[in-house]
Amino acid sequence: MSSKQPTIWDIAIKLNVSISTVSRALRNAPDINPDTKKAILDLAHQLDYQPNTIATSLRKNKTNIIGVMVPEFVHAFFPNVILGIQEAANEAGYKVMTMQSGESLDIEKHNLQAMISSRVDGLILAISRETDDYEHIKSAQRKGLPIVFFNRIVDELPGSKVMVDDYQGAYMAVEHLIQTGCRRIAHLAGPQNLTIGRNRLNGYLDALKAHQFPIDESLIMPCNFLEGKARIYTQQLLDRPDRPDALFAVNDPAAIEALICIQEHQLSIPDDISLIGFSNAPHSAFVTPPMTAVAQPIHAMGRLAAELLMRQISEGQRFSPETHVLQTNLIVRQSTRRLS
Amino acid sequence: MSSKQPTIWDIAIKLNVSISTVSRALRNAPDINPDTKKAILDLAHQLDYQPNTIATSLRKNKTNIIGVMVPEFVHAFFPNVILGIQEAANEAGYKVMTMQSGESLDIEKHNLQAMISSRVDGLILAISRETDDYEHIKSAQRKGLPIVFFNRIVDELPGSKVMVDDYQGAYMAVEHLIQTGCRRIAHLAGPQNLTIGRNRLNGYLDALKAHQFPIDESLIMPCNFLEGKARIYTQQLLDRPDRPDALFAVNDPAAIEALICIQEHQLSIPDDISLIGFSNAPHSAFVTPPMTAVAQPIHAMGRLAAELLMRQISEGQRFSPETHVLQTNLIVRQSTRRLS
DNA sequence: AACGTTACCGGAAACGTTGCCGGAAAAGCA
DNA sequence: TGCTTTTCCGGCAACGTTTCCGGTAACGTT
Repeated sequence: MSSKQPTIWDIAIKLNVSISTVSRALRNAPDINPDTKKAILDLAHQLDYQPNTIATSLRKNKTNIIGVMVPEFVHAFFPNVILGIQEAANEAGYKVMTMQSGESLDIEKHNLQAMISSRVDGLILAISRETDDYEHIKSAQRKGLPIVFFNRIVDELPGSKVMVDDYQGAYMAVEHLIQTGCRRIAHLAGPQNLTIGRNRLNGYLDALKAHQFPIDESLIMPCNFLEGKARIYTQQLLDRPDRPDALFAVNDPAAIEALICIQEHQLSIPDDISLIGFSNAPHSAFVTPPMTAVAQPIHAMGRLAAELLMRQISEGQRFSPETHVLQTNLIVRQSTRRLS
Repeated sequence: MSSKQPTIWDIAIKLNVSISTVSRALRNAPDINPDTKKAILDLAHQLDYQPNTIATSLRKNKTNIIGVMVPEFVHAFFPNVILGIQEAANEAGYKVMTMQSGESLDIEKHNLQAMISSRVDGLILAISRETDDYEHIKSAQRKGLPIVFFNRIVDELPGSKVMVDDYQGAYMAVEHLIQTGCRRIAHLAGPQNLTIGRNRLNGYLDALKAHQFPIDESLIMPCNFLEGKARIYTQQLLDRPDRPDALFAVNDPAAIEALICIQEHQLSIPDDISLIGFSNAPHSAFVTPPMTAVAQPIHAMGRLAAELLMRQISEGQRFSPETHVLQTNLIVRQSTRRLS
């Protein structure tokens, strides 16, 4: 900013009072004459005074900024979570600083440093796909940085966690496939170092077992959130003589890749192959055919994460981490067959 | 943050040098002995020292933060622009603080104040749908806040602008509809106070005129970026005896609403009605049928806006605002008929 | 009339940096 | 040897706030 903004000093000079008095007026403290207070507030308004939050942050050692770091920004899931975060944060007087790791551990480390350097009051974090070393995170926590994890959770890290019941969601999805007559159900799986990947796989496995279906390891494809992998593996599955009659995808991007691949093979959904996704976004409703999916309360996840973090910030040491597991529900659309 | 981070003070004490010296070492300035510099850097690394950017910002009167305010966050367009912004900004050592106006003028004003209070070095702004008074923006500019506008542009505001050639894009879209045999082309229009709305309408009108098509005012529906309006107006259009055989939508959300509405009426796209959108997102490819759309260089818009802003920040008064118009291109998919 | 209360206000330090200015020691030059 | 220059470093003010600690004047109480 080129021209200088007015400060409490300018106001003090003009009104012939001390800066202490101005400060008191501005954050309506006691010990001040209503008249002088009014004069100060009037002048402040007239000068369009905006407090310098940088100075306040330095003095109070609190920025009122919460950091958010997510792996990426292009698919609808994370922006929608951030929406919820921003809502809750803004209501409580916090601002939000967002960064992406780009699914890269190095960038994640670098961004974390930047966040600490910016003295964010706390951090909401979904770790990157390739993060398998947590020292940078632990180190930040040791310094006293409150962190709330969501979506991408690892058990060994302390801190509050917000997740959905991935196991239950996957179980429901696979059970629905079974009930609509599918016999060979493949899984486009996520990374196994993340609970999200493991739990969805386990839900898949247990649903099969519960219905006395054999487990075929070769139907479990390690897509691991890698772009393009789902397409390649779907291709492989479709080319097999014993090709599956259903696909359960670990998330929406994978499901959409599969969908495109299936359509390119001129196969019909759901008649030849049923497809079910774990929904990251409302727009799974708009593909063709509209996709059956496990829906997550995305917006609520964001709000909850922000609320947990802000509680931890204000309660400090008294706060003990909480893990919240939100429920999913199955939205049946037209990429799976009708219940007979 | 509960426990205190190490400061240059701690380092100075331990090494028995002054804070000035530490400061010099840390921002590798001249006038320092290589040995002492190394000792300082080593200790800094060992203590995991992170500079307090708050203090630096206060001292240097520069935050290295650029603010971004957009109307909303849920559709893919703005997140993708922000992606480009963040890329360019991070490369140049800037952090990004994002806010949404929620298409509300009041929130826009409030957020702008918060941005100024946070002393962002500059702002990238897409104004809200209902912003028809620009005093808050002008006032910020008068204070010396560099602002780059994108997507939602108004002529009367000074400052750099990044936009696409809306007129040309709309013209191409409508011409394509004409060439594929459509006779009655309706337009789901945007707000006329924004150039984006006006230019797309004008492109539509001029394309019709150029092909000697009559202008039917009743085919121009003022959806104005309002959620749900496109659906209602499409409904009205479809119920008319002289229903149109093509729809040109001002943006993707409107196009998708129209698409759903058309499908609910059991009409075929593109046989009964052609549909073409102004693309905000790659996922217009995934709807059914894949949508023909005017594509914008979304990512490049973000990068360009950020680069313009950063140039303005560093050049200060010497900088004179630039307006950049990026080209669109028509992506023909299956929501319009084949060229005969 | 002397004292204690209350109501209001100013001074000054502190938050963690940066950057100017000046000074001491070491090095170069005659 | 005596001088100037260079090299390196410390002191200190400043950025805009908040907050503690006192102080003054007016008021009320006996």
